[in-house]
Amino acid sequence: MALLTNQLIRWFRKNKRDLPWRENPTPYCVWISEIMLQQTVVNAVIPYFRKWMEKYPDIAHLAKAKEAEVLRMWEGLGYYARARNIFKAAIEIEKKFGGRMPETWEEWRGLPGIGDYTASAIMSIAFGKPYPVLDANVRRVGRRILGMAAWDKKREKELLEFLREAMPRKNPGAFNEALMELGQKVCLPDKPLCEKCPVKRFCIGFEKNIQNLIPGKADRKITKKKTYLALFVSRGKLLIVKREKGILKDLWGFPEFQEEGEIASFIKKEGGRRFKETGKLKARIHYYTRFRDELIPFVYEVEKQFGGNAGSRRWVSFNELEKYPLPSVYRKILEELLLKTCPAKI
DNA sequence: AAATCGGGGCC
DNA sequence: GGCCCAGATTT
Repeated sequence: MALLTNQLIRWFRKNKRDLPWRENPTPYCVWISEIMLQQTVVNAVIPYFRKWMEKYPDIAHLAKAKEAEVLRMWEGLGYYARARNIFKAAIEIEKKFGGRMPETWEEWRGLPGIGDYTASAIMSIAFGKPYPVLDANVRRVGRRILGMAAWDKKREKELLEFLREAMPRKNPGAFNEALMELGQKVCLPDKPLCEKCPVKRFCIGFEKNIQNLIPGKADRKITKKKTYLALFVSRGKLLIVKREKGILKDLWGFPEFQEEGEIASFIKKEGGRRFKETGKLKARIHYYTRFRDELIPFVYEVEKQFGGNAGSRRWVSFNELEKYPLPSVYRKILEELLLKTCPAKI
């Protein structure tokens, strides 16, 4: 085994954290944890992973669940397509594989929500097969070790080849996890702790003192916008609408408007008779990707529960709202409304 | 190849 | 307040 690999594995054994998905790394557990960890920091994932495993300890439990319930379990983690894809994949595993977990890279790669990274992570960590992973950590660590200030497809292939060769046949999963953990704890994006690094003597970036130039800063512009939310209340019930497409597909929310003035005409158009605006809740700044969206909620008491109870539109009581998956910023707005209207319930 | 994810931790 | 993250999918 190459010295670099040796040092890295040794460091990992000494420094690895106790994480819930490391207790029992079955294909199912590794799969769920890897999806949760996509673009999400470890500490945010831990409680969700624990709750998930209590509710869905295996694929059979998951496949029998309802999508709304799965989304509700995911509420607060973001990137909800991940939850929809896990659920779709679970159904597919039940149908196509007869409930048996896939055992090859290609089988995993073919499931919804699983790309190259996740397929390789599952194969190496849960099955001990030599597939290198390339996530943001490994990319940064690898580029620094190889001194790759520039980055393109060709260099990506070179890095993967390097990783394939450095990977120990005996424990490829530990090698992958070690690189990721090194990236999180030592080889930081900003001001890496090179003096603590177990592989600094193999690192071209450190040798040339260019480690701070990698990966370089991302430039992104923030686009600002405003969204007006209407919380229509009528006889203890609130109007919620279901998103039919887009990233929030199958999640629920409040009617949204580009202008405040659109709200009253909406009520009239829908056949709502008498109504009054009864309060403004705190505006919320909601960041996502390159947007800064100011959400401005208004509360309207309406006499009639207009619009009926169509599939994508429902009047529900505050208790029932527990069962509906909402983006977490909406949940916070709801909590504020609840606090204002019926503090006794809290 | 580039944009798009409607979260949240952490500095 | 901005950056970044155990990426995948769509355009």
